Amino acid sequence: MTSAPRTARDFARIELTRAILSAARTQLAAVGPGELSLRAVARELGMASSAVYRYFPSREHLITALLVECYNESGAAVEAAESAVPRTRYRKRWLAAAGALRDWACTNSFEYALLYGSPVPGYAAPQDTIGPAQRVPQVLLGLMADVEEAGIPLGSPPVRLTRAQRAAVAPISAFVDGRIDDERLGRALMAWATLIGQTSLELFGHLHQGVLDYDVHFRRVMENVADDLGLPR
Amino acid sequence: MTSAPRTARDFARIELTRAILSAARTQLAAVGPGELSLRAVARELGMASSAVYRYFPSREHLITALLVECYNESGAAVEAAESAVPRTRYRKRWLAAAGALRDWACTNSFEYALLYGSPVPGYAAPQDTIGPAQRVPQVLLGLMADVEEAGIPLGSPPVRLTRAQRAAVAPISAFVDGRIDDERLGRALMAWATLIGQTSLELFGHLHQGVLDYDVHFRRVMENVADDLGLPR
DNA sequence: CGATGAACGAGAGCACTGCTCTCGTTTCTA
DNA sequence: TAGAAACGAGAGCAGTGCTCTCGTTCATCG
Repeated sequence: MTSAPRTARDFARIELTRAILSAARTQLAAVGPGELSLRAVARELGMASSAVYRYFPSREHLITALLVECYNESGAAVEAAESAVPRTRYRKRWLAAAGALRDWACTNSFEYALLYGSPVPGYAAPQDTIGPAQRVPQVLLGLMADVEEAGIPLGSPPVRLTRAQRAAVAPISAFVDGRIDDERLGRALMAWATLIGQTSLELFGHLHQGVLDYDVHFRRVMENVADDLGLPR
Repeated sequence: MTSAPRTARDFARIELTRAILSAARTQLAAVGPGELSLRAVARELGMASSAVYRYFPSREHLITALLVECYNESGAAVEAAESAVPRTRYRKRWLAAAGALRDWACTNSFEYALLYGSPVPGYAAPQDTIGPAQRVPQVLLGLMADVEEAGIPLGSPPVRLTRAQRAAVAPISAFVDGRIDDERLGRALMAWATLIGQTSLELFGHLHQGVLDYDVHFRRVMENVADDLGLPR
């Protein structure tokens, strides 16, 4: 994080950095990630465009900072919703987490597009984004670990996994320290994919004229996922 | 479609339209949808940038034309892969279709981003894109109709649907003319969401450092979906 | 306290973009 | 064959990301 402001200059710097980020965020609500203009941000703050470069070395870096902010915001929303549910109401925890992500996405659609839409350039995610980016999947993993600990079986009978299939998810398996069986881990990743896929299809307009009530349909799909995960009603 | 070329001018027009589209497509392989430059396309063809506007009234329209082309290309790939499998090998048909979409996405990643990533502007999809866009989901619907006709049960016991849940997917239900039960229809839409979600997570870098072998993991997730759909091995 | 150097803001400028307009030329059609 | 429509090229406008320079302000150290 940033060090404590010792001098007036330091204070002004972190304040202006915040102001730029905030103005960029405001603009992002209106125009979408690709059209975000650094000059427009500078204009809104009444400063020369060149001055912005004292705080963010390029547009890329500004967008990366926005990325981190949005990952944290959506992650916090999901964490809050999930942890508000009693620990053993596993199914409700999943539904709350999934619903929270979609709610955040609906009210921050351009931000969602920034996170889960096409990455802006060729783009290799900088190191500082991967932590915040993992908050949502980590909620799912935590939930699955609890479910595993409770000894709740999966929705459909598990299949015997091949060595290659286990190896494919080895990093995550190691990350959860073996607290989740590889079979259940795979289902959790599928749940994540379904959540993101469903939200993207809806927000990016692919369900237009096909699905009428997005709320109801989303809820229904997530119930289906819950069944597959074996989460008891 | 375009009418038959009657005069030399007509002929040159459709030829140049094709050339522009092709050059744009070539550039799209390198730079991504947001960075696609109309002037660069014109340069590559050795013409003035203003001349391109005789064929596409704006950059938007050019991109829309690319969109249609890519929807058709990926749709054709999925259709071909699926129809190459014997009709009653339902599970294999699903796996072939899903694999074909992912293969196409892997070799045409920017194009995939154009189709399923964040829509470029605020963007309401023009009427001429929705037909081609439906080719992939239509393959899934056709498959599910066959499965339904064969009387194959779903993977997990169906839940009683509410009136609202049925109403939410009414347009699609009407489209398939009632040949697919609403419960199965919902699972099919979930399968679609999982397919797109999984492919997007992989291609947009969200599985980086988490999943090691994308091929194996994708296959495994799609097998899970097949189980949920009740497709026999 | 005062001088040195770093950080800063403003502005001009470069190369690029999408797009418009004009102006000759080519081509079709009546 | 004459008039009209379509065309290609070029200049130009407003906008972009980014760089460089040039005074000014501020912090630090002797």
